[in-house]
Amino acid sequence: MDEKYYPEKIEEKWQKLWADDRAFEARDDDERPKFYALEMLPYPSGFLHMGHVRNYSIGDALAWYKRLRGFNVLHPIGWDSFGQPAEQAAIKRGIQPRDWTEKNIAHMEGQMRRLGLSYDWSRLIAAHRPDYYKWDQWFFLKMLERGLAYKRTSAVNWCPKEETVLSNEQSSGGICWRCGTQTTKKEIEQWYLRITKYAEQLVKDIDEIESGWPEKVLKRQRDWVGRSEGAYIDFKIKDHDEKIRVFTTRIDTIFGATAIVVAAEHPVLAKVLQDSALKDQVTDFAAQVKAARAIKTEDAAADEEKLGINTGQSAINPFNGELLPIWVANYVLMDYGAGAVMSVPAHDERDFEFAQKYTLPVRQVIAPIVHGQQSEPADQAPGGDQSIEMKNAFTDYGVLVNSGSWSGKLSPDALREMAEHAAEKDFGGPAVTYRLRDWGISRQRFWGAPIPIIYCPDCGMVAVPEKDLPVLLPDNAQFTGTGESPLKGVPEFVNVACPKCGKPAQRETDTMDTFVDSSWYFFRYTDPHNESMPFDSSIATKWTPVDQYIGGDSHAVMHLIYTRFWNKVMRDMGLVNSNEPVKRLLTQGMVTNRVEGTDEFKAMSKSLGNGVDPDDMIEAFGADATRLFVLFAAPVENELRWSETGIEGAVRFLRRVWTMVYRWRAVAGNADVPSADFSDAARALRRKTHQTIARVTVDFEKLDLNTNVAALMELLNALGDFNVDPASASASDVFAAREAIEALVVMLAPYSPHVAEEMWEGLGHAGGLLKDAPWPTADAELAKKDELEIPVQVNGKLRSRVIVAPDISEDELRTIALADAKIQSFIDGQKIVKVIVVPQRLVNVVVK
RNA sequence: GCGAAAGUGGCGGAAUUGGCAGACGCGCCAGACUUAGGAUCUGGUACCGAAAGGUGUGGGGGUUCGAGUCCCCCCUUUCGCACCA
Repeated sequence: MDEKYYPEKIEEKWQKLWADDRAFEARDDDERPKFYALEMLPYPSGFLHMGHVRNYSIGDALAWYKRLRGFNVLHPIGWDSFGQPAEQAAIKRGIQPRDWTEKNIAHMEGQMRRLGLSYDWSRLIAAHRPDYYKWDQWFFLKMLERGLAYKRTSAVNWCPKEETVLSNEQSSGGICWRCGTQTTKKEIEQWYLRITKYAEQLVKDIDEIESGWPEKVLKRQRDWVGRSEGAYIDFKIKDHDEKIRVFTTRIDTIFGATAIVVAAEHPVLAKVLQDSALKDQVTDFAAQVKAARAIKTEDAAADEEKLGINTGQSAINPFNGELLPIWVANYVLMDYGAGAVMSVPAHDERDFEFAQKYTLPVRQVIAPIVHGQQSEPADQAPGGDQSIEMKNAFTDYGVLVNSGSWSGKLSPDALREMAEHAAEKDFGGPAVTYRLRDWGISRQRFWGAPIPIIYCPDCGMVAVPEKDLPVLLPDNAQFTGTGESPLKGVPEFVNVACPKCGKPAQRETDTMDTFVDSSWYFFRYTDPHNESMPFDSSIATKWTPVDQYIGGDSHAVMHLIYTRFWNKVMRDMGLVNSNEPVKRLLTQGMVTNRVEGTDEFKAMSKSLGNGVDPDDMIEAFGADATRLFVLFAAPVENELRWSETGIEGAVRFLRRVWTMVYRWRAVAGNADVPSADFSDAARALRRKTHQTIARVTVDFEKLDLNTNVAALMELLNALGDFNVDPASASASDVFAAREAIEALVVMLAPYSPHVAEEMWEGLGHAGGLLKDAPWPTADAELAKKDELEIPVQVNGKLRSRVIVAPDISEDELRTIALADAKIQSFIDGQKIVKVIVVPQRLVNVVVK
C-alpha cells in the first residue's frame, strides 16, 4: 500500500489477481446457501454506456455483499448478441454480422473487466453462438411437439413499393420509414408460440412474486395479459340461422342494449348481407374501415371519430325478445372478445358517443345508489322504457331498473345471476377474455436463430430432427436491405434433403425473435457447457429462481412476460420446479445528463451529444470512484443525473479513507480485546462502528445503496473525529480504531472493490482475498447509546432538550423534563393539561 | 381522455414509518497551509431576524398532544394505458 491513492495502479493489479485466482467462479457443489444475482444481459452494441455501468454496479455490489455474508453466489454475464443492429451494420458497411458482433463483444468485455465487475467469466454465454442457439431450436421443437408452437397467416405491415415486411416502428404513422410510401397490411405466414395458453397463470402467479417486484411492473404485466371477467351472449339474427356472439363485462345492462355493433372484419357480415339491398354500401364501409385501420398508428385510434353503418338486419335480445339493429362500426375490434358488442349507450361511454352521433335510443337501466337507497332514474317514470335525455353515460354499478324481473337487483348480483341464466337457457354464459395475443416469433431476418423446419413437397412441413441441431447460420449471406430474409439467397442453406423421405426440400428461412434468446438465458448460466441438454435440470433447480434480477424498466412487459411464460413451459416439461423465474426484481432508473445549452436532463445518447464514456471516467477517476458515485448519487430506482463534481466527491472520499487506513496500518495489528477500559472517545467510535454495521446490513437487504454509502462516509467522519495519534495510542484506542477501519474497508468492498482489496492487504491481510473475509458483526450492546438527548416540546413546539440515561423510567423522564428551566419559562403560570412521554423519544407538555 | 406515482434547502437526496425536518454528498462562504490553487485541511451553510424568537416539506382545509408522513379538495410534474366492450 502506497502512501497515496493511485486508482489506475491498484485497479489493474487486483483485476489481474482476481482473474488469475478465478476468484468469482461459482461452484455447483458448494454447500452454502446459494444466491443468484443477475443483471439483464446486454446487447453488444459496441460500447458500454452509463446505464450499463449503473446496472452492473448495483448487481456487483449485491453479489459482493452476499459473498461476504457467506453465500455461494452465482453472478454471471453474457451477450444478447442476435438482433437488428448487427444486420444494419452489415448492410451499411458490407461486413458480416458475426464479425461486427464478435468485435463489439471483445471491446465491451474489456470495458467490463476495467470496471472490475465480479462476474463468473467461466459461464459467459452469447446468443449468436451455435452452442447457445442450438437450444433455442431445441426448445422450439419441444414446443412444436407440445402444440405450443404453430404457424398461421396474419397481418403484418407491408410496404408495397419495396415489397417488404416492416415492424410497427418502421411503419410508424402508416408511412414506410425508408421510401415514404403508405404502408398496408399483408397476410403472411408466421410462427407463433401459444403464450395465451398460460394467460391465466401469468395473472394468477403474480401472487407469488408480488412482494419482490415493483408494483408498477406487476401492474403492466396484469394489464398486458388483460384478464377480463364477463359473459358471452348469443343474439339470434332475425330471418337467418346465424347468431352473433357478443362479449360483455356488463350483462346487467343488457335491457339497455339498443343495437348490436360488429367489427368490419366480422365473418357474419358476408352471411347476413347476401340478399340485402344494402350489401354494397356496407361492404364498402367495412373496406374503408379496414383500410383506415391499416395506416393508423395505434395511439391515434382512441381519438378517431366513431363511424358506423346500419346493416338493415336485426338481432334478438334473448333477455326480452327485443329486436336490435345490427350496425358495423370502426370502434369495434375483431381481435378482442367476440368481435361484436351489444351497444348500451346509457351505460358505456363509447356506445353513448356512437348513439349521439347516429341518434340511437338511450335507455337507462342502471340507477345510482344514493345513501344506500335506490333513486329513480332522472326524467323517467318508474318502469318506463322510453328513450331519455342523458348528458353522459352512467358507467358505475348501481341498481337495475327497466329490466323486467331483474329490476331491483344490484349490479354485482345481476352480473352473476344473469350470466348463469344465459348458461341455463343455453344462449351464453360466464366467460373470461384476455388481451394477451400469441407471441409471433418469425422474423424475415438473418441475424437470429434459424427456425428448425424443413418444407418437403411430399411430406409437407417437417421438423428438423434433434440430432441434426443446430441448424447453423451460414457465413456468406448477402445483405441487400430489401427486407426479404437474406437466408433465402443462400442456396446451400435453403436446399436440403427432407429428413423423412430424403428428397430435395427447402428450409424455413425465417429466424426467431431475439426475445426467445433472452427468455431462458439465465438457466443456461447454471450449466453453460452442457452439450446434451440446454441445462441439467438438477443443477438449474439448485440455482434458480433468480434471487435478484436487475435491469431497466423498458423490459417491464415484453422480456419479463416472455421469460415468465418460458419458465412455466419448462416447468411443464419437467426441467425446473418453480412457477416463477425471478423472486425479486429491481428496475433501476435511467442515467441522464444535461443537454448542452439547455437546462434539461435527458437520457444519455449519441444524437443529443450528452453521453459520457465510462472509459473516460475510469481513466480520470478510476473504476472504484465511478462505481461509488453511480450508487451514491441517487436511489437505485430514481433517475440519476450525471455530475462531474459529484464523481470528484467520490474520489475525495476514497482518498480520505485511504489516508486514514494508511495512518493506522502499522499499529493496527493487534486483534485482542484490550483489558484496559475504553476512553469515552473510543466508546463513541465503537458505537458508531456497530451502528454503521447494523445500518449497512439492513440497507443492503432493501438495496438502499445511496444511504448505505452515506453511512460509510459517516463512519469515516467519526474516525476523523477520533483524534488520536496512532504512534502514541493506547491499546484500547488502537483496538477501537482497528475495528472501525476494518469494518469500513470490508463494507466498502461492494462499492469500490479494488481500493478495498488494496487497503485490506495494507492492513496486514496479505495472502488472502478480501472476498473471503467475514462480514463484520454488529454488537447491539456496543451500538447502544449511553445517554440520550430527549427533545422536550411545549404544545408540540421544540423548546428544550434534556440529557438522560437510556433506561430512565417514564416518570423520571417526565420529572426531569418539567424541571428544565427553559421548559419552566415556557409553561410560566399556564395550566399543564397533560404530559406526553414517549420513552426514548420525546416529551411533550400540553398547557393551556 | 383514463389510471398510477411523486412534489422536502441553490442541487442530488435523508428522516427509525405519526415523535428533534434537512443525515450524507455536491455547490457556495470564510479561514489555514501555500509563489500559486480548479490540491489539501478546518469551520459555516433552510429562510427571516442584531438577538430573543418566528417561519418552513407544492397550495388550502381536517384528524392528532404532535403531521414531510394519515384523510379530503386543488395545482404541478413524471410515468403507464389508449376505443379491450
